[in-house]
Amino acid sequence: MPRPTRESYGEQKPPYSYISLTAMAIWNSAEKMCTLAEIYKFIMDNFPYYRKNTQRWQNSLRHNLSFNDCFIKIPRRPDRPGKGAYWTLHPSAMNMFENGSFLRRRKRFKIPRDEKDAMEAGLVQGGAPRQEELPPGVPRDLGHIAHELSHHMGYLVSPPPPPPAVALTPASAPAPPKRQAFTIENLATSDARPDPPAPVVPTSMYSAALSLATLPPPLYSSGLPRPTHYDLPLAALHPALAKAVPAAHPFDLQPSPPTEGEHTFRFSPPMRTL
DNA sequence: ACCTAAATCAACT
DNA sequence: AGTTGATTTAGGT
Repeated sequence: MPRPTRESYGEQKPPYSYISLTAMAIWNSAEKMCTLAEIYKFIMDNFPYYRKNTQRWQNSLRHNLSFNDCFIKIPRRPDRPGKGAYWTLHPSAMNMFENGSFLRRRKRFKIPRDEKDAMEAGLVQGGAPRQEELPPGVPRDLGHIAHELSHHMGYLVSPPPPPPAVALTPASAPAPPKRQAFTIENLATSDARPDPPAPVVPTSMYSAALSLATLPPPLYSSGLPRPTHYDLPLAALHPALAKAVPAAHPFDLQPSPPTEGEHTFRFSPPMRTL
Protein backbone atom coordinates (compact mmCIF):
# COMPACT_ATOMS: atom_id res chain seq x y z
CA MET A 1 0.00 0.00 0.00
CA PRO A 2 1.49 3.31 -1.00
CA ARG A 3 2.28 5.73 1.68
CA PRO A 4 -0.53 8.23 2.04
CA THR A 5 0.20 11.59 0.60
CA ARG A 6 -1.60 14.87 0.72
CA GLU A 7 -3.53 13.94 -2.38
CA SER A 8 -4.36 10.42 -1.46
CA TYR A 9 -7.70 11.16 0.13
CA GLY A 10 -9.08 12.32 -3.15
CA GLU A 11 -12.69 13.23 -2.82
CA GLN A 12 -12.92 11.42 0.46
CA LYS A 13 -13.05 13.32 3.67
CA PRO A 14 -9.61 13.35 5.28
CA PRO A 15 -9.42 11.98 8.81
CA TYR A 16 -8.71 15.34 10.35
CA SER A 17 -10.85 17.70 12.33
CA TYR A 18 -11.04 21.34 11.39
CA ILE A 19 -8.82 22.00 14.34
CA SER A 20 -6.20 19.64 12.95
CA LEU A 21 -6.44 21.10 9.50
CA THR A 22 -6.13 24.61 10.83
CA ALA A 23 -3.17 23.66 12.96
CA MET A 24 -1.51 22.15 9.91
CA ALA A 25 -2.03 25.31 7.95
CA ILE A 26 -0.49 27.34 10.72
CA TRP A 27 2.43 24.99 11.18
CA ASN A 28 3.04 24.90 7.51
CA SER A 29 3.29 28.65 7.27
CA ALA A 30 6.71 30.17 7.48
CA GLU A 31 5.84 32.45 10.36
CA LYS A 32 3.66 29.93 12.14
CA MET A 33 0.68 32.11 11.76
CA CYS A 34 -1.67 32.87 8.92
CA THR A 35 -4.83 34.59 7.87
CA LEU A 36 -8.19 32.98 7.41
CA ALA A 37 -7.80 33.17 3.66
CA GLU A 38 -4.48 31.39 3.90
CA ILE A 39 -6.00 28.67 6.02
CA TYR A 40 -8.76 28.18 3.47
CA LYS A 41 -6.23 28.05 0.70
CA PHE A 42 -4.02 25.56 2.45
CA ILE A 43 -6.91 23.22 3.04
CA MET A 44 -8.30 23.50 -0.44
CA ASP A 45 -4.90 23.11 -2.03
CA ASN A 46 -4.17 19.99 -0.11
CA PHE A 47 -7.50 18.31 0.36
CA PRO A 48 -9.70 18.09 -2.69
CA TYR A 49 -12.63 17.14 -0.52
CA TYR A 50 -12.77 20.69 0.72
CA ARG A 51 -12.93 22.24 -2.69
CA LYS A 52 -16.68 22.09 -2.49
CA ASN A 53 -19.29 22.78 0.17
CA THR A 54 -17.18 25.80 0.93
CA GLN A 55 -19.94 27.79 2.56
CA ARG A 56 -20.60 25.05 5.04
CA TRP A 57 -17.13 24.05 6.14
CA GLN A 58 -15.71 27.55 6.11
CA ASN A 59 -18.38 28.66 8.51
CA SER A 60 -17.48 25.73 10.72
CA LEU A 61 -13.83 26.59 10.50
CA ARG A 62 -14.49 30.15 11.58
CA HIS A 63 -16.57 28.86 14.42
CA ASN A 64 -13.59 26.79 15.48
CA LEU A 65 -11.18 29.68 15.38
CA SER A 66 -13.34 31.77 17.63
CA PHE A 67 -14.51 29.02 19.89
CA ASN A 68 -11.28 27.19 20.61
CA ASP A 69 -8.79 28.75 22.94
CA CYS A 70 -5.99 27.00 21.14
CA PHE A 71 -6.23 29.56 18.38
CA ILE A 72 -5.02 33.05 19.04
CA LYS A 73 -5.86 36.03 16.96
CA ILE A 74 -2.97 38.38 16.28
CA PRO A 75 -4.11 41.73 15.00
CA ARG A 76 -2.52 42.89 11.83
CA ARG A 77 0.01 45.61 12.06
CA PRO A 78 -0.85 48.85 10.30
CA ASP A 79 2.29 48.61 8.22
CA ARG A 80 1.23 45.22 7.02
CA PRO A 81 -2.02 46.03 5.38
CA GLY A 82 -4.39 43.41 4.18
CA LYS A 83 -7.53 41.64 5.13
CA GLY A 84 -8.18 39.91 8.42
CA ALA A 85 -6.05 39.21 11.41
CA TYR A 86 -3.45 36.51 11.76
CA TRP A 87 -4.15 33.32 13.61
CA THR A 88 -1.62 31.35 15.52
CA LEU A 89 -1.58 28.56 18.07
CA HIS A 90 -1.50 29.03 21.77
CA PRO A 91 1.95 27.94 22.91
CA SER A 92 0.51 25.57 25.46
CA ALA A 93 -1.74 23.88 22.98
CA MET A 94 0.90 21.80 21.39
CA ASN A 95 -0.05 18.56 23.06
CA MET A 96 -3.60 18.69 21.81
CA PHE A 97 -3.26 15.52 19.82
CA GLU A 98 -1.26 13.54 22.27
CA ASN A 99 -3.58 10.60 21.83
CA GLY A 100 -2.49 10.35 18.21
CA SER A 101 -5.93 11.07 16.88
CA PHE A 102 -6.43 14.03 14.63
CA LEU A 103 -10.16 13.53 14.73
CA ARG A 104 -10.80 14.14 18.33
CA ARG A 105 -8.59 15.35 21.12
CA ARG A 106 -8.59 13.74 24.49
CA LYS A 107 -9.77 16.97 25.98
CA ARG A 108 -10.72 20.34 24.69
CA PHE A 109 -8.01 22.91 25.15
CA LYS A 110 -9.12 25.69 27.43
CA ILE A 111 -6.92 28.40 28.76
CA PRO A 112 -7.34 29.33 32.41
CA ARG A 113 -9.62 32.21 33.16
CA ASP A 114 -6.94 34.37 34.71
CA GLU A 115 -4.62 33.94 31.80
CA LYS A 116 -7.39 34.79 29.40
CA ASP A 117 -8.22 37.91 31.34
CA ALA A 118 -4.61 38.93 31.47
CA MET A 119 -4.35 38.41 27.77
CA GLU A 120 -7.33 40.54 27.00
CA ALA A 121 -6.38 43.27 29.40
CA GLY A 122 -2.70 43.54 28.78
CA LEU A 123 -2.00 40.98 26.13
CA VAL A 124 1.65 41.73 26.42
CA GLN A 125 2.49 39.73 29.47
CA GLY A 126 -0.28 37.32 28.76
CA GLY A 127 1.15 36.35 25.44
CA ALA A 128 4.14 34.81 27.07
CA PRO A 129 3.10 31.73 28.89
CA ARG A 130 4.61 31.01 32.21
CA GLN A 131 6.97 28.15 32.27
CA GLU A 132 4.98 25.97 34.57
CA GLU A 133 2.03 26.05 32.25
CA LEU A 134 3.88 24.08 29.65
CA PRO A 135 3.05 20.47 29.98
CA PRO A 136 6.05 18.20 30.30
CA GLY A 137 5.11 16.24 27.23
CA VAL A 138 5.27 19.16 24.85
CA PRO A 139 8.41 18.35 22.93
CA ARG A 140 7.55 14.73 22.39
CA ASP A 141 4.05 15.50 21.33
CA LEU A 142 5.18 18.13 18.93
CA GLY A 143 7.51 15.63 17.39
CA HIS A 144 4.70 13.19 17.16
CA ILE A 145 2.52 15.67 15.37
CA ALA A 146 5.20 16.61 12.92
CA HIS A 147 5.84 12.98 12.22
CA GLU A 148 2.20 12.28 11.70
CA LEU A 149 1.78 15.18 9.41
CA SER A 150 4.72 14.33 7.27
CA HIS A 151 3.64 10.74 7.13
CA HIS A 152 0.10 11.46 6.14
CA MET A 153 0.73 14.35 3.91
CA GLY A 154 4.21 14.05 2.57
CA TYR A 155 4.53 17.59 3.53
CA LEU A 156 6.59 20.35 2.15
CA VAL A 157 7.54 23.39 4.02
CA SER A 158 6.68 26.71 2.51
CA PRO A 159 9.36 29.08 1.39
CA PRO A 160 11.20 31.19 3.92
CA PRO A 161 9.57 33.92 5.89
CA PRO A 162 8.86 37.00 3.90
CA PRO A 163 10.09 40.13 5.56
CA PRO A 164 8.68 39.60 9.00
CA ALA A 165 6.36 42.00 10.63
CA VAL A 166 9.17 43.84 12.24
CA ALA A 167 11.26 46.13 10.19
CA LEU A 168 14.08 44.15 8.78
CA THR A 169 17.69 45.05 8.72
CA PRO A 170 18.47 42.43 6.21
CA ALA A 171 21.56 43.08 4.30
CA SER A 172 20.97 39.70 2.85
CA ALA A 173 17.61 38.21 2.37
CA PRO A 174 17.92 34.51 2.95
CA ALA A 175 18.01 32.59 -0.28
CA PRO A 176 14.83 30.68 -0.90
CA PRO A 177 15.64 27.21 0.31
CA LYS A 178 14.48 24.21 -1.56
CA ARG A 179 11.31 22.75 -0.30
CA GLN A 180 12.06 20.39 2.48
CA ALA A 181 10.28 17.62 4.22
CA PHE A 182 7.96 18.82 6.90
CA THR A 183 9.82 17.85 9.99
CA ILE A 184 10.61 19.70 13.11
CA GLU A 185 14.21 19.27 12.21
CA ASN A 186 13.75 21.17 9.00
CA LEU A 187 11.63 23.80 10.61
CA ALA A 188 14.28 24.45 13.13
CA THR A 189 17.51 24.35 11.28
CA SER A 190 18.45 26.18 8.20
CA ASP A 191 21.25 23.92 7.15
CA ALA A 192 19.94 20.51 6.33
CA ARG A 193 22.41 18.72 8.54
CA PRO A 194 20.81 17.48 11.72
CA ASP A 195 22.43 17.76 15.07
CA PRO A 196 23.09 14.39 16.58
CA PRO A 197 20.21 13.32 18.78
CA ALA A 198 17.71 15.50 16.93
CA PRO A 199 16.06 17.05 19.94
CA VAL A 200 12.60 18.24 19.21
CA VAL A 201 12.13 21.96 18.99
CA PRO A 202 9.32 23.75 20.70
CA THR A 203 8.33 25.74 17.69
CA SER A 204 5.45 27.01 19.74
CA MET A 205 7.92 29.20 21.54
CA TYR A 206 9.06 30.59 18.28
CA SER A 207 5.47 31.40 17.53
CA ALA A 208 5.09 33.07 20.84
CA ALA A 209 8.12 35.21 20.21
CA LEU A 210 6.94 36.14 16.77
CA SER A 211 3.48 36.83 18.03
CA LEU A 212 4.80 39.28 20.52
CA ALA A 213 7.00 40.81 17.92
CA THR A 214 4.09 41.43 15.65
CA LEU A 215 1.75 42.92 18.15
CA PRO A 216 0.56 46.19 16.80
CA PRO A 217 1.42 49.27 18.80
CA PRO A 218 -2.12 49.83 20.03
CA LEU A 219 -1.99 46.51 21.76
CA TYR A 220 1.23 46.86 23.51
CA SER A 221 0.74 50.41 24.41
CA SER A 222 -2.91 50.37 25.33
CA GLY A 223 -3.14 51.56 28.86
CA LEU A 224 0.18 50.08 29.70
CA PRO A 225 3.67 51.41 29.60
CA ARG A 226 5.31 50.05 26.55
CA PRO A 227 7.73 47.36 27.52
CA THR A 228 11.24 47.40 26.27
CA HIS A 229 11.59 43.69 26.51
CA TYR A 230 9.84 40.50 27.38
CA ASP A 231 11.29 37.64 29.28
CA LEU A 232 10.13 34.58 27.50
CA PRO A 233 10.36 31.09 28.86
CA LEU A 234 12.17 29.62 25.95
CA ALA A 235 13.24 26.84 28.20
CA ALA A 236 13.95 24.13 25.75
CA LEU A 237 15.14 26.33 22.97
CA HIS A 238 16.94 24.33 20.37
CA PRO A 239 20.39 25.72 19.66
CA ALA A 240 19.64 25.77 15.98
CA LEU A 241 16.55 27.80 16.64
CA ALA A 242 18.41 30.18 18.85
CA LYS A 243 20.62 30.88 15.89
CA ALA A 244 17.82 30.96 13.37
CA VAL A 245 15.68 33.52 15.09
CA PRO A 246 18.12 36.40 15.22
CA ALA A 247 19.20 35.58 11.72
CA ALA A 248 15.74 36.27 10.44
CA HIS A 249 14.78 39.00 12.81
CA PRO A 250 16.62 41.97 14.08
CA PHE A 251 15.60 41.76 17.64
CA ASP A 252 17.58 40.52 20.53
CA LEU A 253 17.03 37.05 21.70
CA GLN A 254 19.53 36.30 24.33
CA PRO A 255 19.68 34.38 27.53
CA SER A 256 18.75 36.49 30.46
CA PRO A 257 19.75 35.75 34.00
CA PRO A 258 17.84 32.72 35.08
CA THR A 259 15.07 33.66 37.43
CA GLU A 260 13.75 31.20 39.91
CA GLY A 261 15.88 28.54 38.38
CA GLU A 262 14.19 28.72 35.02
CA HIS A 263 15.71 29.67 31.74
CA THR A 264 14.18 32.64 30.13
CA PHE A 265 15.16 34.62 27.14
CA ARG A 266 15.06 38.31 26.88
CA PHE A 267 13.27 39.29 23.78
CA SER A 268 13.45 42.90 22.72
CA PRO A 269 11.28 44.02 19.88
CA PRO A 270 12.74 46.89 17.98
CA MET A 271 11.46 50.21 19.16
CA ARG A 272 9.50 52.00 16.56
CA THR A 273 8.34 55.53 16.45
CA LEU A 274 4.69 55.99 15.74
C1' DA B 1 -24.21 2.97 26.56
C1' DC B 2 -22.14 7.07 28.01
C1' DC B 3 -19.44 11.27 27.75
C1' DT B 4 -18.15 15.11 25.40
C1' DA B 5 -15.48 16.94 21.24
C1' DA B 6 -16.56 18.28 16.84
C1' DA B 7 -19.72 19.63 13.24
C1' DT B 8 -23.53 22.13 11.74
C1' DC B 9 -26.91 25.83 11.43
C1' DA B 10 -27.72 30.32 12.14
C1' DA B 11 -28.30 34.99 14.15
C1' DC B 12 -25.84 38.90 15.05
C1' DT B 13 -21.76 42.07 14.73
C1' DA C 1 -14.24 38.38 9.18
C1' DG C 2 -15.34 37.08 13.68
C1' DT C 3 -18.48 35.73 17.83
C1' DT C 4 -21.90 33.20 20.00
C1' DG C 5 -25.60 29.97 21.04
C1' DA C 6 -28.37 25.94 20.19
C1' DT C 7 -28.57 21.57 18.50
C1' DT C 8 -26.99 17.32 16.29
C1' DT C 9 -23.48 13.99 15.12
C1' DA C 10 -20.00 10.98 16.06
C1' DG C 11 -15.23 9.34 18.27
C1' DG C 12 -13.36 7.03 22.02
C1' DT C 13 -13.91 4.40 26.05
